[in-house]
This record gives sequence, structure tokens and C-alpha cells, in this order.
Amino acid sequence: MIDPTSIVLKRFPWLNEEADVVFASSGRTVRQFQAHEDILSTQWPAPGVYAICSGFACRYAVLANGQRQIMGFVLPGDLCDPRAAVFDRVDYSVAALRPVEAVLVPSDYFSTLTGSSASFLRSLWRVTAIDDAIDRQWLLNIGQRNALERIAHLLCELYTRLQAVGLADQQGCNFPLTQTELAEATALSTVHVNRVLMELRHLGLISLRRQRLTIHDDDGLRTVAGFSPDYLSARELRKPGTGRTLPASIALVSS
Amino acid sequence: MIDPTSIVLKRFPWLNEEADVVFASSGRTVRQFQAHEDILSTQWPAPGVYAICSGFACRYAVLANGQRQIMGFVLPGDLCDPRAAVFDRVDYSVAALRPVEAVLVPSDYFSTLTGSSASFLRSLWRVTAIDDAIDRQWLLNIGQRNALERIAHLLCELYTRLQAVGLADQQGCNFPLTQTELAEATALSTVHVNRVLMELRHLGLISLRRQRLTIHDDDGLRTVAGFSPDYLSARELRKPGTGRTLPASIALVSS
DNA sequence: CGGGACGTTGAATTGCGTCAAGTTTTGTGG
DNA sequence: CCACAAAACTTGACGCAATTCAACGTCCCG
Repeated sequence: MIDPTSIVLKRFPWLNEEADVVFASSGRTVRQFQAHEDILSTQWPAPGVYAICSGFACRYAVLANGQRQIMGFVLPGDLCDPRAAVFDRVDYSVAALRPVEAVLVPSDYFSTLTGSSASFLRSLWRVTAIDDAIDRQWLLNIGQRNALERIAHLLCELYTRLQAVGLADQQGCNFPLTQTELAEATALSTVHVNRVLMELRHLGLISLRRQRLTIHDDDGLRTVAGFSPDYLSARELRKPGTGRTLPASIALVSS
Repeated sequence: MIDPTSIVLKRFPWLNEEADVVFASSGRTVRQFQAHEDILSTQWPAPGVYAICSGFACRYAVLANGQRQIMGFVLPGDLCDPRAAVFDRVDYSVAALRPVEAVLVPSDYFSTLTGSSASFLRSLWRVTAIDDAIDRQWLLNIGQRNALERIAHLLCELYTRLQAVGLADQQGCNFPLTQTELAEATALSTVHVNRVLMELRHLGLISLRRQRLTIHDDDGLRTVAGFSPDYLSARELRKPGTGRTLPASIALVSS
């Protein structure tokens, strides 16, 4: 059994030193979730911020008619959801798609840290900024791309993100999502997802079999998808302000 | 000519006292944008955070084939975009749809404030949390709702948000969007948007003519849309931590 | 009063969904 | 290891919501 603390410190490259300490010291609170179990839910208050160590999860919402829209995948190395540190409730649920192992960082730890460590706060902003950029790409994806492009784009996104945390190699990656889940994420029917995957296979771009995705032609897949990976990495952080002075009443704490 | 400072202080109810001062003191930097002019662009660094005083703007992205997806509307009282205070660049553009008047809060001001005032920071988190909730609703909208529901939902959202900043009355609101823009926001064709608007009119739910939206049957429209306005208001903020102690090296500043 | 943006309408087309019937894979317990 | 059931995947036929193309009407502004 691997030490969860070390997993955490390895998987979250964006963490800085102070945050490392918090994660490590709270790293003993490791929780396991079964497939299909809710990790966070709109139904109950979030106990804190979960850092995913292994397994796949997804953020989702259900419409009144019962249709489910998956709004994003939460992979090892991701936080779900940073805002839980600040808000009592989340407005969407997060479910494990496969068995998930996660470190729970209690809200107290997290919010005290965000209140006291400017550099950690900046890291956190960067993380949420990437999350939001992914959300916007999904909107683009579902709004403007056809089925083939959409599926291809999602595969590119997941492959790239898994590479970033060392869970993919040159040939491909472990890929535990069902076609039904792909359908819920791309707003297509499962039948059509199946046909599109067939087409991607026949185009010689991928293989997908037994939870293993093999990329035969990365460039080709990206071209079909119109994928450019920029949005998945942190943008330039603005240099800390040169210190234009604030009215005295505001400059309560200067760094 | 209205004093922009007073506009700002009136339109941004979520501001707290410290931030009021900053906004007021930087409130002299008012900028005008013409219709179709970019307010923020991926092409250049963001000079700071704009607070919209009047006019409509939108966040958008364009695909390689030239299709434009509008990803959100920026209304009077909104910030566009808070993250510009922390990051040099934004990863989408914001354009004025009509002539826009905005207060520029320079990044220095903003980031110093976020670094020093915990309460302002919490306000800002809340604002971005609402923005993100709106984004997720758009994903749901485009992914799971049909054309009629989609348009109805968008009308509900805009009407509700305009009400919140005093720009709508019981009967309806000023509504300067073209059908082409509605189409870009809902990922439909302009022709179909037109037909759907016709249907909403024939159902006796709305009138839309000469930049004026009249809501004849608010409940009916919401029912069609499956609209519930909860996501547009701030969620409960977590009570500040009860003070579980951190390792000394981390608790640099305690509140 | 002319021209360009915006809105309206009809007819033909199509991408994707739905329904329905299989086949293959995975998981479980004996 | 096999037996069996449940879940996941595959394939074909058919239907429809939304698109596309094309023409025409209307408003607004110089």
C-alpha cells in the first residue's frame, strides 16, 4: 500500500511549500469511494476539499427529466472542488466513476491557509482558472463541434491531462470511462458515441478496448478535434503589484 | 451625465466597504467602448478589471472555422473579468455588444486589495462562484435542453439578472440583443432562433420588439425553461474557520 | 430616400436520436 | 475453473429537430 501522503505531494505539482505541509499533515485522512458513490453532493455540506489520488470522478448535474450532464472529469491530481473551502455547499455533485481514493483536507485548514498564505492563494486561483478554462472548452465543444470533433476533443483533453500527472505514456493511457459516460459528457446519445468511436478507429486514429485507450495518430486526432492544449496549462501569473499605495484604511496587511 | 462613481457604488451591491473606497478612488478612470469593440482580448494583456456601468457585453471564443460561441453575457454591475487581477492574460475575449461604459480598476489596486482584505477576497470568490455557476447552467442549457427550452432559459436568466441591478421592471426590460447574438449564445442557427421566438410569442409568453422584451407570463416562461433562479444568487459562505491551528510556519497572518 | 443590418418565412436536407435486437465483456458465486 | 447474470458494446432501420439555402420584408440611420 502506497503512502497517500507521498502520492499527494507527487501528484500536485502546483502546490507550494506551505501547502505541502498542510496536505502532508492532513494526508492521513484518506477516504475511499466506490464507483457511483457521490463524493460531494448538493444535498449535504462539503466537509472540505478532496484531493484525488487515484480513480476517475466527474462533476455532474441532473435535469428535471432525469437526463444527466457530466460537466467535467476529475482526475488524479485534481482538487474537487476548491470552492468547498469557502462555501458550505456546492451547486453540483461529484461522483466517483470508478473506485476513488482521495485525501480530505478539512475546510478549516484550507481556508486558514488561503487567508494567510498569499502564494498558496495564487496557486489556488491558478488551479481554479484552469478548471474554468476547461469548462469553457466544454461549452465550445458541445456548442460548436460536431460529434466526431467533440469525442476527439474529449479524448485529447483526457489524454493530455493524464500525461501531465504521469498516468499516460506515448502509446496511450488507461481509460475506464464507458460509452454511456462519454455520451453524458458530450451531450450525445450512446448509440452515436459508439458510431463515432467506430469511425475514429476506422480512421486509424485510436484503439479503445478493455479500458485501454491507444493513440495511433496523435497529430491526426488533434487535427480532427481542433485541439490545442494551451488552455490546460497555467497562464502567466501577473507579477505581484509594484505596490501602488492604497488608502490607509485598506492596507490592513501589506505583504 | 451621471457620476460614474455613484453608478459603481450603486450597481455593485456585493462590494464591501474597503472595496467601495478603491472603486470610488479609481472611479475616475471611465472608459467607453463602441459596439463590437473588444474590451478584453486574448491578443493583449488585460490592463485590469473592468466594472460595467452601462451597456451589454459578452464573453466569446471563435473556432478555427470562424464560428463564434458566446459563453456568457456581461451586464451592468458585473466584473469582466475578476481573474484579470491575478493573471496577465485572459483566455477568451470580451466584446461590447452595444456601447459600453466601464470603470477600469487597475490590477495593482485590485491585487493589493485581494492580498490584504480577506473580506474583499471572500466577496470576490463569491462573485466568481456565481459566474461559474452561470457557466455551468449554459453547459446544461446547450447540452440537454431543446431549442425552445434553451431560448426561454436564456431570457429568464437575463431578465432575472437585469432585475437584480434595477434594469428591469415587472413588465419586462430593455433587450438590445440581436437574434444572431442569441443564436451564438445558444448554439442554434439564427433561423431557428427566429422560429422559436415566434413560438414563444404565439404561446403568449413574451413580446420582443424594438429592443424591448416584455414578459407576459413569467411563470409560464420559467416552466417552459425549467428555470430556477437559485444559481444566480450567492450561496452560503462558510463561516470563517473556528481556528484549528496550523503549523507555525504556515500561520503567517491569522485573522 | 437609399442601403445595410436585422428579421421573417418556406422548402429541402441532414446529423443525430430513438427504438429494437443482438453480441461481447465483466463480475459474482459455486 | 465454470455458470450465469448484468453491464457494456454493436448494428440496422426509421424519425425528427434543427440546419441550410434562398428569397423577401422591415426597420433604422445617414
